[in-house]
Amino acid sequence: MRLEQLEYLEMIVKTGSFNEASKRLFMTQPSLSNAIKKLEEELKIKLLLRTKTGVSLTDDGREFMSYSKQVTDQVSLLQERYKKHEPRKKSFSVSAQHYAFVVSAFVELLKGLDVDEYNFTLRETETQNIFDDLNEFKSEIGILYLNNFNEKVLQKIMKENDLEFQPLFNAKPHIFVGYRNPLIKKKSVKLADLEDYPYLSYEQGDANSFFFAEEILSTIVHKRNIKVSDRATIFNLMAGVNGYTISSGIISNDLNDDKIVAIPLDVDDSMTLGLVKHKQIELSLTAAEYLKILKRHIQNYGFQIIDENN
Amino acid sequence: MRLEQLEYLEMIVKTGSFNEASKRLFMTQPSLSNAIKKLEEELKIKLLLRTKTGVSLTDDGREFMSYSKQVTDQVSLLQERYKKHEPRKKSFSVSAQHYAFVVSAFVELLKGLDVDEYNFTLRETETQNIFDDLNEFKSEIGILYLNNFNEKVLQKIMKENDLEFQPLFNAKPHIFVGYRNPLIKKKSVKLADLEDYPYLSYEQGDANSFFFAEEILSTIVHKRNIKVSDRATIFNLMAGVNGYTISSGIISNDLNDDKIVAIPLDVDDSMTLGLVKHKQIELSLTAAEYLKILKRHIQNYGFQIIDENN
DNA sequence: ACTATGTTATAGCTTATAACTATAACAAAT
DNA sequence: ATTTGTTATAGTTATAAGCTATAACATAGT
Repeated sequence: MRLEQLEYLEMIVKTGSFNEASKRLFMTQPSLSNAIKKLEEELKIKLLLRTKTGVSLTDDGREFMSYSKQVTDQVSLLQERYKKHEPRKKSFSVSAQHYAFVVSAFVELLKGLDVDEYNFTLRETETQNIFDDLNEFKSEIGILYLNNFNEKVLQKIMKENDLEFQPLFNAKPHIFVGYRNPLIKKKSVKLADLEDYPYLSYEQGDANSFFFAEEILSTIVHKRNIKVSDRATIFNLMAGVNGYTISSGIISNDLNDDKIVAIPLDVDDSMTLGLVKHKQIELSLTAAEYLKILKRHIQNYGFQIIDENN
Repeated sequence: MRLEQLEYLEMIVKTGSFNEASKRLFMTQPSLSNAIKKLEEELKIKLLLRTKTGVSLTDDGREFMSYSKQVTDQVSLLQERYKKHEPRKKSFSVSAQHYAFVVSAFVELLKGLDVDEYNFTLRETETQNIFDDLNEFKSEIGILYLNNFNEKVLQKIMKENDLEFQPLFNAKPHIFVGYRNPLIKKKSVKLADLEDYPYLSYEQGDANSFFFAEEILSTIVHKRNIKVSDRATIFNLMAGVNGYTISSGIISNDLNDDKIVAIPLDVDDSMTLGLVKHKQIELSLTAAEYLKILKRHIQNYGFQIIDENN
């Protein structure tokens, strides 16, 4: 199958005639007939109904057009981008779970930029989307955690997609609660202490993707569950309904007005936060710079960077 | 640009080597080198950084990959569909504004089907999406209204996209209110009568697409506006807040439990409801069947079909 | 230092095939 | 009947994708 064949077909459908289409495509009618014939032979379906007065789409052809249009639309987008030879803007994208250090490092990276035109994207999203973004080359790196429970599944997904995980640091699970929550008096909390409070978690796109749950220990059954998709909302709910969430113990005071408190969770599990990237592709200079900043921010929070070079 | 070149590039990026990629693609390394060279020349950008120990993506290459992936993913979807030569399921799709007769005719069409496998879709959506669905061949026909105000703009859009409008019937605007609304005592209402009630309308995807407003007379300024995206919601709001909406005067009692009342609106404007389709493409048998049913349903509501064959 | 093995690039040839010209076969309108 | 419109087929030509052989260089191991 060639892109030309798809364009030819679309022109024929648009004009309702091989003859007219061939003129508009600046080619001869027999060439066009042949091109479509080849396409039909390859697909083993009849796309067009030829009569002596013109052509019309078959039902198969109608269905094929819906696929074809998707392809040609994407191609024109690409062509559009590269026919004007504009110099490329500096660009960089990260997809990450919701962590304060990811955001603060991103902000510092932006502040240090010396160019006045750029395309930078920070996608705070669900775990599955992180893998999708990497696969589609929409993001260069991803940031997420592995623990004993999700490791096997996520490693398998990464292997299948030529992705690799580079550990950054180990963190002990904490719970986050509003500053008025009775639990803040405790030095650490046990799972049993949490029973009577609503459990706040991030909405996962696909309900059955159990293993993608962003919060550690998410297999534990909670009495009351509240799912949201926005970080600001989760903070509101901590104050509003005395809810709690479980995460890595990293939270930025700047962003949260001192109204959110982290308390160590007393369980026998730890999480490894790290970076996901394409195995064979080296990091861009911008990505390497971001990683450097990220590591410094992590250390500022008092965590020890796992460095493979040592 | 050829699809092969995109696939080659992806394999090279995946393996990090021309040599290894050529093996996996069952071709020789010089051929592969040449294919990529040609691609780079065509795009006038350098995609890959060649060293004596392998290759890596340039920043331009990274950006290109995000476009390329979109294309190749769509292509694999297409290949996937046509490599197994399954017989096609009977399929048909309509995109329409929110009208009861569209739904009831669709239901009748489904009931009359003799096959047990099919793909049928009814997309009740905003005006812009109707055009998009037709353009992408996701729907075969669209149903919407024209009036004096939106006609020029919509006709222009249709012309640009090789679409045509076939009028079905003329309708006078009505308002719809809940059965407890004080206005139901009137035989007809004037715009002034409506001032004190909230105006309910359908959310339009793009806020600035003023001309796509689904309701007739939507240019008039209403004191209180409520926008929703779901028809069930609009019916709830009619009862709950005594709101009203403006439409064609067609509503199915079966679907709405007699709790919604239509009242003629006393204005000097009328709307023409009709069908939008690709100009050059004939309707499938299923679409023609649907159209026949649709016309009968419209007549059952007491409207006169505009038939171009007379 | 030399060899073996890895990398990508270049030159020239072969071959596949897309598009061409000329013509056929048919339909509808004048 | 003739003209003008369809699409399809046969045979030729020209473009270019892929091939083989080889060059140019880098790295690792004797």
